[in-house]
Amino acid sequence: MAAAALTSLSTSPLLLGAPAAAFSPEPGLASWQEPLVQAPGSYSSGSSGDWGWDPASEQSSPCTPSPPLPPEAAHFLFGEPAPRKRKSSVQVLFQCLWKRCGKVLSTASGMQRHIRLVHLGRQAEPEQSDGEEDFYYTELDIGLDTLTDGLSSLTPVSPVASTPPAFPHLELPGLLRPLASPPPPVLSSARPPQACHSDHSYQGCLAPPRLEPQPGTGRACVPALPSKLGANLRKPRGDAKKCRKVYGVERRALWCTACRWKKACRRFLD
DNA sequence: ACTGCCGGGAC
DNA sequence: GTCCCGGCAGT
Repeated sequence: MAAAALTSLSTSPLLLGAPAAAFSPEPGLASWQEPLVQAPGSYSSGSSGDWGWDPASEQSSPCTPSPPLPPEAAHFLFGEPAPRKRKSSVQVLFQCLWKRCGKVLSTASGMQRHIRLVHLGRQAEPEQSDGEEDFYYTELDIGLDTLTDGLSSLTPVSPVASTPPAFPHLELPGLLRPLASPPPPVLSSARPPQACHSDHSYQGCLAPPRLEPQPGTGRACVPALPSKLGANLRKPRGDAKKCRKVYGVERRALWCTACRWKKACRRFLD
């Protein structure tokens, strides 16, 4: 289905008609990506050593090539899976999702060539392409679409206005692949670095690195639940005010000894 | 970010 | 035993 969408996209005269020349990136469009990029080390709270998981081996994780997607991409992916009927005032751009690239071109073929040459290190031979480039760029609508996106939920009669304005940020691998559905089972040596998060959301990228990709399914990143059984042994936090709350950090001398020692408060029991 | 407190180290 | 703190988990 997504392949059909891709096919119809790539054969669209709108996309093939324009020359594959390199356009200079829109100055205002390259800025959205930076806040989305995870700062390195922002998740390094020491939990990475759990289960012997080595962050360095993450690079071999099969879910790695999913670059962080902008909200526009999620909107494109989830809201309207089929090729969208274009308004005349809307210009379609293609943005490279490679980390810290963000290059914007006006044609899909140009973007594919950019990704092949710059990121995948291949020669510009579209005939030999396996389509992997499709996973590294997304389609952007600029113009009235962008300007009215925030208001779309206010138009009750719009047939496509039922798109959720804020889709949950599910980073299910394979679902966030722009413009195509099955991810490439075998990836080249070049891949976008650090596309997976390692926070507590257990969104699949924490699967053990030895998990092999399942050929054909593209769903190698099965969400792996943590096996921290001791976590539910922790008793729920009581709602009584403790010494810290009552006296404040400034008057720490008034705390009970347990609170001073960061133990369970014995003055204000639950 | 703040809070409660477990687990564990230093003495 | 006392004292302290790293770090986790809940809010």
